[in-house]
Amino acid sequence: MNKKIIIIDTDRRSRHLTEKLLIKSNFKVFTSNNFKEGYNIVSNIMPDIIIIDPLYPKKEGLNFIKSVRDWSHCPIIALSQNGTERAAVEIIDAGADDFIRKPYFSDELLARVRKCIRNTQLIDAAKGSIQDSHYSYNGLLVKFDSNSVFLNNTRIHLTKNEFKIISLLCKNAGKVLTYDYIMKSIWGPQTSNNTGILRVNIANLRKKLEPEPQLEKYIFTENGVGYRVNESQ
Amino acid sequence: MNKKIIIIDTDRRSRHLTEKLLIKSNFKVFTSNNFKEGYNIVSNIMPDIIIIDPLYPKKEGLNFIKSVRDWSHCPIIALSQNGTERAAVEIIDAGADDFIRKPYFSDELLARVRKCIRNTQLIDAAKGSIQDSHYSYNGLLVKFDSNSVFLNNTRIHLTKNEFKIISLLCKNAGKVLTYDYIMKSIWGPQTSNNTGILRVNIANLRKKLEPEPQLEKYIFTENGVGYRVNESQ
DNA sequence: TAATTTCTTGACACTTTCTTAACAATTTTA
DNA sequence: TAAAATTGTTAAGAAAGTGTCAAGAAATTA
Repeated sequence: MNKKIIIIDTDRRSRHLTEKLLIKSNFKVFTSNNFKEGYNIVSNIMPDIIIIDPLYPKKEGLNFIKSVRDWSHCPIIALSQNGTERAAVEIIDAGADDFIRKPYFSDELLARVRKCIRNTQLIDAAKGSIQDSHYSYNGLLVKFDSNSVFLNNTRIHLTKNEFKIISLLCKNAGKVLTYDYIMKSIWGPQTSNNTGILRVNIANLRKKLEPEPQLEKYIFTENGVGYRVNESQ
Repeated sequence: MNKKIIIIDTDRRSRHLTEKLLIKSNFKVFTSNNFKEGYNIVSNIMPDIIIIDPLYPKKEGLNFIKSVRDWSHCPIIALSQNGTERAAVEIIDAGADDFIRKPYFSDELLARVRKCIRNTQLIDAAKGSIQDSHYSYNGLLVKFDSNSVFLNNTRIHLTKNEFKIISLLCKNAGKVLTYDYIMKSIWGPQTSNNTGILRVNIANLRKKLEPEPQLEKYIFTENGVGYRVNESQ
């Protein structure tokens, strides 16, 4: 599975240059020319790396980095023409993993990207989460990579958020995930603490996955705490 | 506790410059002017960060990095005057976490050091999170982080407060926790001193965990004092 | 642009949990 | 041993939490 990278850069030429380089290196590349859209894409696709020019306008770029850092450890590489010491310090302290001055060397950028991937793998290994590619329990099969869910070998259509929620639960099978944790993971860190929308999503998931009441249960409610699925078989 | 940094650089002036900077920033600094000695120091003191100029002689510096990487994830920051793309790629691919060109900006170096420390902490946290700490005694298993309780491998459903109480007892296994202490821990410091509600909760817990009277006891009453569980096995 | 799907919100019914009080059982004290 | 204090048990109403539905907003697709 190719790694997903998103490039967020207001400068069209620079964006395209980086995009070409990464496509040639077999990454699945997404791009955006503004922070707001970029943030939305990030929270949707959960990229493996973020490459961003946080310069124009700088303040917003720094805020972007901080916002992402609130809820994700996804590596962030900052590119910028403003090579001042001050800029570098601000960007790195905001939470970026690396800061590279423009114009950059192609191969060096790629090496630094590789380094970030190494790092992520290190963290995953430390977690012990030899990230399974799928979850399976009594007829329910969730394939994380291909965004697909099967019930007794029949494909079930889930909406984007439904899939995110079931994936999150399945990736933490056996653990009770708190409402707050789920909410923040799906809707970002500054979501309201009204769990109504989560309840609706769980209800819809259950309708799709547990059509016959009392037949098979996949999603369990731990009252006052959160939701849970059984460990994968 | 101050972080330990080792600086390995054959160039005396450069070494001293970096040393001064880091001492001023409250690191515990070690230095060496050659890779062999540096390697010995590293394996002895287990520094938190390694700063190295792998340039002279280049090949050896790369080997140093690779050797350390064989057995340690200690962050390595490479400094060098040879700012070529080729050098950068070789150094980073050898296993360095960062590559900074000389002459460097002091504050930027410090920011990158901070970033490395953040990273280490992240990995440590990940390592810790997998060790879902738990209490286990004669068939009773309490997993603190995943909000789960098992009795002879069967999941037992507890309410939020029941789980809080049993967790508190298990985290202090062997010790008698006073009624007052438990009350304040669960219901906050300004709760009434009527222990009725605690007694009800303990009774409910016992019903769930000790269904057969006289069969197995988990929660012990120390009359006049409080409750206790046996030490974890 | 219209049609369709998905998202989000609020209202409300239903379920679970919390809390209190009364009383029974046990332990401690005198 | 009897009285007093402490602890355990039960039941019921109150409070809080959860599931469900429907309608409009927003996003996506045709």
